[in-house]
This record gives sequence, C-alpha cells and structure tokens, in this order.
Amino acid sequence: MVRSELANSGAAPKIPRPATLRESVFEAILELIIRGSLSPGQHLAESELAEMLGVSRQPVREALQMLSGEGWVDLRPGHGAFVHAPTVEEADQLLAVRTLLETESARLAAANATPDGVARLREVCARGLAAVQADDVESAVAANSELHALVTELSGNRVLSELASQVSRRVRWYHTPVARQRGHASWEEHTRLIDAIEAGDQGRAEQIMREHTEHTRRSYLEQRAEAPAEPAPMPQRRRRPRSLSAS
Amino acid sequence: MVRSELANSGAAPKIPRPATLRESVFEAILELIIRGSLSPGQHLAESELAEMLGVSRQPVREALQMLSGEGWVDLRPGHGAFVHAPTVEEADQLLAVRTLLETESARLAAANATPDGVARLREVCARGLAAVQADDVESAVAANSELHALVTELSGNRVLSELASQVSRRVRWYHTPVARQRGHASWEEHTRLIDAIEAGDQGRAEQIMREHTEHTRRSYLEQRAEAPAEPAPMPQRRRRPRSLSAS
DNA sequence: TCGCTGTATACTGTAGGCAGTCGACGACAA
DNA sequence: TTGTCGTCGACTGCCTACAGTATACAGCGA
Repeated sequence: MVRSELANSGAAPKIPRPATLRESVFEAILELIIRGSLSPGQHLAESELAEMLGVSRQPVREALQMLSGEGWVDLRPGHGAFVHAPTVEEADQLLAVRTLLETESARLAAANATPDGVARLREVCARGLAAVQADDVESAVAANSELHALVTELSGNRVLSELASQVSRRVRWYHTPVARQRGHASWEEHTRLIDAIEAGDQGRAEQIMREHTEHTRRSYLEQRAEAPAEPAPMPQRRRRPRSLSAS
Repeated sequence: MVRSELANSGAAPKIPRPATLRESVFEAILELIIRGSLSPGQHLAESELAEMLGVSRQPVREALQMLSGEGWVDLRPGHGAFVHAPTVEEADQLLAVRTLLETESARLAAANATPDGVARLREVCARGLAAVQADDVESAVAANSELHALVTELSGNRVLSELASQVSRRVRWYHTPVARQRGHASWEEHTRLIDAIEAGDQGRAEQIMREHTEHTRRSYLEQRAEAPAEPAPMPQRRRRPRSLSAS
C-alpha cells in the first residue's frame, strides 16, 4: 500500500518523508514539541498521535522511544509518554555539560584545524551574521547550531561530536529567546573563536568557547529567573480535550 | 496469559524480570553482547531472538532500538540490527570522552563532597581492593564501575552523571582485560582520588582522575596493538547457522 | 458530608500476520 | 569465463487485534 503522506491534518507539520515511518513520526512529534504545540508534562496518547498522523500505533511507539532516548519525552511503563518538563536545575546542568563538551571540541578543533574546515566555519559564520543583521532570529539560531556542530565535527572525535550534538539539540529548545537578546555579541565571539582555531591556538579557542557558552548559560538563567518558569510541570492527564494541538 | 519466564533456553541468561518485557529482552541481549555470545558485526534477526527468548518480535524490536540508542547495536533501516563493532579509533575516542566527563565529575565531586558520600566511596573502594586481592577480576571490574558511577553521582550534576554512566558502560565492554593487568595500581589511584575528594581539593581530584583514566586508555591501546583486533568487523550475514549463541 | 468500594473506560503492552523489499543464488547470453 | 537478468527466500516494517491494567467516576454506607 502506498503510504498516505502522513495526513497533514491540523497542526501536524508536513515533512519531506525520510526512509521509515517511525522516523517521520519522530520528526513530526519533535517538531510539535519544539514549537510548543505539545506542552511540557503533557501526556502523549499513542492512539491519539497515531490517528492524528494517519499511521498505526506501532511506528508511534517506536518514535516515542527514540524521543525518550534523546530526552525529549519521559516513558513511564504502563503509563505512556509525557513531554519532558525540564526544571531550571536540569537546564542549568545541561548547559554546564554543553560547556564542557564544546570547550574540549574547540580545543581539539584548534589542534586539528585544516584550511578547508576553517573556510566552512567562516561561511556559516557569515550566514549567521547576515541573519542577525536581517533580524531573522530563526535563521540565526539555526546557523548557530550549525556552527557549533561544525566545531565539534572538526574536533576529529566522532564520539565527542555526536554527544555534543545531542546535548546541543536539547539546549536549543530553550535557546531561542536567549539568542534574541545576545545577537551581535554572540557572533562576534564566534568570529574570534574561528580566528583562534585557524591560528591553531588551543588554549585561546578553549577559553573563548568556555566564555561563550557560559555567557549563554548565564543569559538563560537570568531570563528564566525573570519569567518564573512554565505553568507547573505536573503530570497532566486530563480527560482528553479532543485535540492534541494546543493546550 | 502469564508470561513464561523468558524461556531460559540455551545461552539466554535468566533475569529477575523487571517491569516490561522489552526491558527484560534489552538486558538479555545486552548480557549476550557483553559476554561475547554475540560477536561484533553479527546480524541479529528479530524472529530468531524472539523465538530464543520466548516472546514475540515486538518487544524484541523495541529492545533493539533501546540498544541502538546506547550504541550497542547499529540499526540499518530495512536491514535490521547488527552488533556494534567498535574500531580501535572509536574505542580510543570513547575513552577520551570518558576521561573528559569523569575528570569534570571528579572536580565537582571534590567541590561538593559530603562525609556521607566519601564514606560510600571508601566502602566501594574497600570492596574493590578485596576483590583484587582475592584475584576476583569480575567483582573488581564491577566495583570499579560502581566507584566511577558514584563519583559522577557525587558531582551533583545529574545530566553529567547519566552521560558519563552511559559512556562508561560502553567502555566496560572492552575494559575487563585491561583491569586484569593493572589491578593494584588502579585501586591505589582510587584511594588517592578519594582522599582528594574528601579534602575538597578540586585541582588534585581532577588531576588524579585524568591520569587514572588516561592510564587505562593507554593500557587498552597497547593491549589492542598487541592482539591485533577482532576477526574483521565486516557485516556478517550468513545463511543463518541455526543458532545465535556462539559464533 | 465524607470515605470507601465497585464498575466502567481508556490506554498500554504484547501477539500474530501480511505485504513489500533487499540480497543471494542460479541460469542464460555474450 | 564473465556479466546480466530473473527467481527465490528471508527478513523487516507496519497493521490489526486482544488482553491486562491503571485511573476516574458513581453509588453506597457511615
């Protein structure tokens, strides 16, 4: 049977359709989480998601497990899946780990830098700067992720790179509002970082990356201290409001 | 229907039966991988595993995905699961990441040390030393894992702790032979580490842990340089030898 | 009015089965 | 002999269905 294009009904974002259904579902749900259509703590009923996306429960189950593996949802056996509700403490710890991983990545990238790698860094950096100047926050955030991922890749340690990417993806979830504030300053730091990498100066690259990520971390915490957190991350399990989309 | 105790036929290790079937299956397969009953690169047919463990394919599928999330098996869509075959390079990178994570853990543990935490460390350390003196390698390795896990836990950063544990579990896979060599020296380092943590000396704790893990890493690499690696990690997909157990 | 118990409901966990697809092997042609 | 095509087998991906279980609500008794 030809697959029915993941029924783009309602809030379900359309997707380019990767290899398997479970991957499509994975990305669809992740998109819903990142966009905020599914709020933290919300219960995700398999059958509901399945119906909404036009597939059976099986690929939904598998997608939820993939999401659980990356920390996006919590799986309580016998109770189902819940959108992960990160506490301030956890976010802080996550950002600390990110600093650790990316700092080491920067150091290694400086140690192993190639002209080609540096050129790629500069290209992404230019794109990011352009986005900031055009006030295009979304593109700027995307470029930021790309740049950091590239640095980890250039570290030459694939295990480190994958771990860092995974952590960074989660960080990105609550990163957008911060990016809005910092804009230019952040990209100026990026430029200095690339200079250090190009010069092969491990110590400086390390130092810049540490300050950079720590700066982001502080910004996040301050911002969150003002806006005193989400609407109580308690396990919501209402008698289904008949629609998943908003909440 | 009452579950039939995961048919302990053949090489399948018996298990205490956790909450769900997929977790049981997860642990059973993991055990088989760690013990070497399933060799790196080997193709894992779902139906075969299912039959062997006395369950249907569904929980096997889900267990395989969990294993894939932790890097134990590779999932090639449309082709199934293969026992992950780590190259020397990957193992080296993994050990490097482990050094990074555990070094930071040690520093934080020293910063946040409590008398209770230190007491727990000493207890595990004593057990490890006893095991080494009794020439009980398996217990020594287990105690070693436990000790390192405890250090990360005492760091106070749960994200870091989980990440480190995950990495360490994978390291442990090829750790046993190394442990055999180092024995005493390793536990002497542990003792000094605990002293540093107790004293709250972050720099020293960090330093000791770095040297300790780097030492392990070098030992592993030397050892693997001698015994020139596994029997060619190529995707084996033979016409099923009618039994999974050995190879 | 408050607490407990029984019942109904909805959801998860698991089983079994079907269809599509990938790879291997053998036959045929150059 | 070598390269190509067709057939066969096996396995994965997905779907449907059933059983078990936890939760919520209503009714009952104190």
